[in-house]
Amino acid sequence: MTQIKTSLGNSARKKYHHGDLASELLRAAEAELSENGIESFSLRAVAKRAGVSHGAPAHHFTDVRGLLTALTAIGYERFVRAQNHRQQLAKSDPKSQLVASGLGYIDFAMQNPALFRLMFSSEKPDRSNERLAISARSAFDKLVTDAQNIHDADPYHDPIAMMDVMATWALVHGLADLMISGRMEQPMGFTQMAQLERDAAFTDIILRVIPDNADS
Amino acid sequence: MTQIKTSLGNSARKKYHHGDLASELLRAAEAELSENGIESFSLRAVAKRAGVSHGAPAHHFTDVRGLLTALTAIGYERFVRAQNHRQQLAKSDPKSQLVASGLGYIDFAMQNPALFRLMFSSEKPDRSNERLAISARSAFDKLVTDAQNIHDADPYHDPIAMMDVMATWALVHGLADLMISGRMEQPMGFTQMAQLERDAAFTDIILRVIPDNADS
DNA sequence: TGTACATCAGTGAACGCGCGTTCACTGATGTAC
DNA sequence: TGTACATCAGTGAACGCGCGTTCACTGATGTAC
Repeated sequence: MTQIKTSLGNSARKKYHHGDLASELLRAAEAELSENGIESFSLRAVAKRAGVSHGAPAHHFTDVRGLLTALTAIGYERFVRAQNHRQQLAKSDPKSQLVASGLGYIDFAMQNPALFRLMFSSEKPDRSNERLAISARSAFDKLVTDAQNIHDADPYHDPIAMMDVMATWALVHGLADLMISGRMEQPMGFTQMAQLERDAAFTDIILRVIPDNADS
Repeated sequence: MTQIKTSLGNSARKKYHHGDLASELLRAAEAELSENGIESFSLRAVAKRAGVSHGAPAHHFTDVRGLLTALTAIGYERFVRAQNHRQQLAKSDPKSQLVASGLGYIDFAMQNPALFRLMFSSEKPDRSNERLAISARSAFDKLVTDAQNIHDADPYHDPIAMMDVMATWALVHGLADLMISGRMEQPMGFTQMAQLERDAAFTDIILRVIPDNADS
């Protein structure tokens, strides 16, 4: 690790020891995923893209499932960050914050459609993996927290409040999933819209599911 | 076709000519799909399940894509039927009908999760295929019609009404997708609920997105 | 500062596997006469 | 009713392919002395 930086700076001269192959493989895996989709994902293509023999990944991730599991965990972490990013740009009242979180959810899906599918609709990642379980769980907890802030009740102890969480989640998730599958394109042409216009439309839709009596 | 019925009735004695292999292959494909998921779907396994050599499907569907495309089209047709079925059991006012349609949407997803994924999230079916395009389109038109009935406006000519359609669609679709990926299991335990209880919960959620000023 | 050695990361050949597709064939069926 | 023939549906062997995994190896690195 130390010697790469000192010996060749940024330029990628060929070295026997890569120095940070694990990260490089994750980057390559994500690129493969977004270019070709999960349905034709292959470990050999990832290794090739990373410029390394196809036996190399085993040293870092054991097998293809291990690599995809790690990538999925990272996905959830970035997913939460996308939501936080939107929230930083938004007004600070709970309602605006919840909407912003939803917009971040959709942002992430639209920017990383294949990764989003891997996270939510694939059986390839090993969901019993600890890091993945933790990062998925904390993404869900974020949802709950955001919803909690517009209510007095804690969803974990109040079934009615949990229904509010589910409703918001389902609406936002449905928008995200339908957007990335292109199913909303023909009727609405969301992709053609300018970012601000699209945000306004999504905001309008999300607000329908947030109770009127919510603090604001 | 005629001779099967006359010569061997219902019993499936081995015959060189199957008589209705196309349907049999579609049935087998669906069974394979629901047992193993799209991610490990294979034409050879379908042929084997149908009790036929793996070269046989080519006579009816050209290639694997053709088979999956046909199955997807049938999926949309059954999908609409699942919604209609719920509507027949429901009250006839537009709001109840819209909710019923949503419940049928979720029913279908839960009963045919892999097929639902094929229909909404896969790139394997050929969406330019005419039969598929038509059946997918009429599933969408059903949505629009159901939503139209609670408004005065025609969504195809009124962007605001179209937003209502999208909101309902996204909410129901999100519920369906999160249900079949098991993502809602831990927080809500929907699967543990009795059917009626679950219906009541979904109805409650769906109603949040239907405008109060709707007729009825 | 130099040398020997242990550890580690990446190589590349080999393995067996299941896949979709093709195609000459054969058995069954329907039809013309 | 019987026969010849055309058409059709399904067979099964063969093809080439890309895949994930394994493993003896080798080159690079870090460390003990």
